[in-house]
Parts: sequence; structure tokens; C-alpha cells
Amino acid sequence: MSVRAPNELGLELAGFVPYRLNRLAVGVSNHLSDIYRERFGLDVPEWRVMATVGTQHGCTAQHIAASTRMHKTRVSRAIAHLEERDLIERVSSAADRREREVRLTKAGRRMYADLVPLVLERERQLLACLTKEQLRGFLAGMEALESFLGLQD
Amino acid sequence: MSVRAPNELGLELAGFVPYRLNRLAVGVSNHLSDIYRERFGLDVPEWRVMATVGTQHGCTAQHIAASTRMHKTRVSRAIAHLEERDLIERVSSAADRREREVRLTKAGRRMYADLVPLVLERERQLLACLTKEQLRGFLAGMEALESFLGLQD
DNA sequence: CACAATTAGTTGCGTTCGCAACTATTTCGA
DNA sequence: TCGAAATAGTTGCGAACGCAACTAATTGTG
Repeated sequence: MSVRAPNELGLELAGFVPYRLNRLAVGVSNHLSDIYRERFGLDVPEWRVMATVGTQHGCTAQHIAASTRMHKTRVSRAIAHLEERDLIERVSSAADRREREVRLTKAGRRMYADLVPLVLERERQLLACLTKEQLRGFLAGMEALESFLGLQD
Repeated sequence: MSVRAPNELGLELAGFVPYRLNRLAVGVSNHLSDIYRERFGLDVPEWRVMATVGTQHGCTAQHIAASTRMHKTRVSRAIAHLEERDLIERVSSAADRREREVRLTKAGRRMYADLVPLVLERERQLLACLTKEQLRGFLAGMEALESFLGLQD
């Protein structure tokens, strides 16, 4: 199976999968970002830190960087912002004093509890535009590509 | 069909489709970028301008911005860089002297002819990790999402 | 035990980005 | 036809980014 006509000599960017994938990722991100940006004042790195700490209480910046695949400086700055807003707090680890355990504060837990259902609902709305067949096929393709590129968890 | 277990209360970022899509787009972009970056010294905006001008000779910056969905300042700066390197040239449009028609120079056409087959081959290699079924399903899902988000051409 | 190598996290710096403002030109409407 | 609104493209500026260098703490090795 070919993505485009085999005798096309030039490159039509509109049909180029890497370009389309980037455009789609930006579109999906924008489709969600007004929830955590406008309503909660979070940017993408901050949102990812909140999402990670929300399920992995007491994790380290290192762990967040590894599991979100963000650069450690991006994580460091996102954590600093969230701490200024009293959404998370950090305590030096007793076992290794280089590390700092990150936890949601009471306000952070409240925001997380409000935010996550809205975000999951948005994801659901988005994926509802696909038939069962399309969703299954899309997820299968995404998994194969992730595996090929070594992006899996 | 559900993407994750319905009784999962927290949000696992690793299974969150918008996050995975962004990660995949970055991974695919990196998989390609060493061709146009290391071997031809182009960054992503420059590559997109080359790809557009390569098929749409004499188009304007406006047109490039619309068809690549890049911000007009990003297009403007990419064009300026490519002009400095004598890969493209601009002439003021006779019909509308606000516009400038963009064309590949001889050197630009040579680069385009070298570059495009390599990039298309890389795309082919990437998509070869999918079965026919998976490719069909993945493209169908991508089209449906693009349509839902109004990203189509 | 001491010292080199490694690791967690932060910060300085140059780059890239998009918004807003700007110039130049064209189009629209009274 | 003249002035206001719109459009093509550029530039100033502040925000965000990643690399490299840094501090502090730990681990490994002789």
C-alpha cells in the first residue's frame, strides 16, 4: 500500500505523514490546552507534572522527566512554577539528599480532582469522532510506530 | 471501545492519546530531521518552505504560511535564511507590489532534487513497520481526526 | 579510606517562537 | 476620488526551550 501516487515526483507536504502527524499533534494539543491553560493557568509542562505527580505521589523530578520524556530543565522549571503557586511541595529525600520528593498540596489535589475528569472527557469527545474500527486501527498503528521508534514506556 | 480501563480514577499520562500523539510526532520528526538538518543544514521551517516552493514555484510567503500552517513570522524568517544561502530568490510581484514571488535558485533546485527522494525514502522506511492493515487503519484514523479538528487542506 | 566518577537538580546563555506593532501597498466605500 | 480598512511582509520584544556548565550529594574502586 502506498501513501501517495507512486509516480509523483515532487513532495506534497499536505500528504507527507510526518508533517500531518505534527500538525495533528498540535491540533489535538490545542483542542485540550484551553482546559488546563485558560481554566487552570497551566502550560503543557506544568500539566504533565501535575498529571504525573497526581498518580505517583512522592516521585522525583528525575522520574517525572523519564516518564514524560521532557528535558530535566523543563521539568525543573515547571516544578518551580507549581511550587510558587502552592500546588505542589517538595521535601528532601531522607535516603538520598540530592533528591526531592514531589507531592501535591491540598490545593494541588483539589485542582487535580477537578482537572482530570475534564481532560479525560475532552479526550473521549475527540476520539468519539472515530468509529470503533477506526479507533482500533489508529491505536494499533500508533503502537507499532511507537515500538519501531523505541518510544514505549 | 475504551482506550483505558473504565474504572481508572487517576490519569496515566503514558496512555493518554494527546500525550502519545505529541511524543510520536516528535519521534517521527527526529527520525527524519537528521536528513535535512545534518546533511543539508535545514531546520524544520526551512525544510517546509523548500518543500512548498519546490512544487509551487513563484508562490508567496502568505501562501506558504497557509499551506504549511506556520506562523507568518516563522515563514518570513525561514525565507530570509534560505535567501541568504542562495537557495531561493524573491522578486516583487508585478501585479501586487506588496507580494514577493518565491522561487528556488539553481542551487535550490539541486538541493531539492537530492533531498526529496531521501526524505520520501525515510518516510517509506518508517511506514514499513506497519502492516497493510495497520497502515490503512492508521491513515483512516488520522483523516477522521484531521477532519474533526478542521485541519484538512 | 580517599578520591574519581556518577547522579539529582538548578542556572546561564544563546536560539527559536509567536504576539503585537509597524511599513508599504492595495482595495473598498461614501 | 479620497480616506478608511484590509493585506503582505518585517521587526521588536518577552517567553520558552535545550545545551552546557555548575553545585551538592552519593557511589564505586583502588
